[in-house]
Amino acid sequence: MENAYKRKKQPEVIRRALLDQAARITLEQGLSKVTFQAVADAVGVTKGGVMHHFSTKNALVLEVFNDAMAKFEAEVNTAMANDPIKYGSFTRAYIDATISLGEKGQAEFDNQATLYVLMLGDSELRELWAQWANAQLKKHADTDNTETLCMARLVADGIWLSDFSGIDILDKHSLRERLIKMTQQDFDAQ
Amino acid sequence: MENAYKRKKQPEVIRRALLDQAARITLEQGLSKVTFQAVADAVGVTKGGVMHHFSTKNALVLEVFNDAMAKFEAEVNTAMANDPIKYGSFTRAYIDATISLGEKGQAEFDNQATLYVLMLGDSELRELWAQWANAQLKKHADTDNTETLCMARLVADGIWLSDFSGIDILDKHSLRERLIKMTQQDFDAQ
DNA sequence: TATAAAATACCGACCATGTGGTTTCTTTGC
DNA sequence: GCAAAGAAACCACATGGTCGGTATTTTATA
Repeated sequence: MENAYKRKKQPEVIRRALLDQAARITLEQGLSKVTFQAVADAVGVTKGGVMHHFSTKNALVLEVFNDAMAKFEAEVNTAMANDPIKYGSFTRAYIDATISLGEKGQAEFDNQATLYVLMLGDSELRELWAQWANAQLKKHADTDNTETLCMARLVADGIWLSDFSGIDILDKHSLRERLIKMTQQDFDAQ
Repeated sequence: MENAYKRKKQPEVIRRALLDQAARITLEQGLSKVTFQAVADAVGVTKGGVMHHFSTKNALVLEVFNDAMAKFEAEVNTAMANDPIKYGSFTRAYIDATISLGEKGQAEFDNQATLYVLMLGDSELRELWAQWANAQLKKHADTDNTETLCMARLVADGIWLSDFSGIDILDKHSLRERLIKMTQQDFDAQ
């Protein structure tokens, strides 16, 4: 890192790296360890460099959170777009975006974990999350408003919680299938 | 508070107050705001006084966590003792200890929230929680090991999460009743 | 039971460190 | 040449932690 000044400047790349590393530190060491210095070190830049991109710590954390929220939203929207059935499509997308099966890689899980850890530790972010979530619920009220669908989403949240804290769950795949079945149109009827 | 020295000494009372206030600050302002000074001020004691009871910040937080975990455990055990049916008794107790209906007052909710917020923000506490939870699951494996019961507990966790973050839930009471029904012996059969 | 001694509860001043933030400067890229 | 990217040297301050002191409570002893 001797020629720090001479390194080719690529602000967008640095910015991404800062967000990613800040998210990683949040997950691995908790929000209190997310300092300008720590993030700077992780990316290979100085504190001043970080502050050029995010002028305050709150701004940095907020961006990390918004980033995670945007990723989650994108994943849900993609899944919904690929779902031929309308009824319960939001819930199905939510389930698959929330719980992590082994194959999918850690990326989405980490993203979800970042989202939840941040919001649970900060009332302001919690507020943002509630707003977004409630807006989504309203938006998909016509297709995803039954109690059974609500329950399915709650189970997904519960699975994430257990998973993240390291509690053993019987069979996640079987559970997921059961959830998906719950989102099928005539579940309540029978 | 002029004659602070002369005040009657009641270490147990002070200790309790310290734990309570630390828990409150954790919930209201986040773990980072739980400083010796803040806790001291909240209780009406000096920093040195706090450090007499809890020599390090980690020790303080750990005690807050253990305290919350003990309360949770006690609540679960009480509920189980009063349940005439064995099958699913742990799950029913878990459900009622986890989700807060309006009537019950904020106490249990706050306790649960303290537990979860602390553990989600600190990997060490998370480890402790996982150990306790897994031990409980093993302990009640004979009565509470079906997938349906597991799911019921997951819903309870999900409800807490939604509740805490301020997401609207359809009808918590109806949901709770449905959960309890899920814990009845022959649910899976039908 | 009286009292000396040891232990406890708590105070208050102090210190080292890390943090968020400011400022100034150099380098790069257009 | 000029604005943006980033370095580097600062600063004020809060925080966790140390230390020596003082009042109170408990224990030991006579």
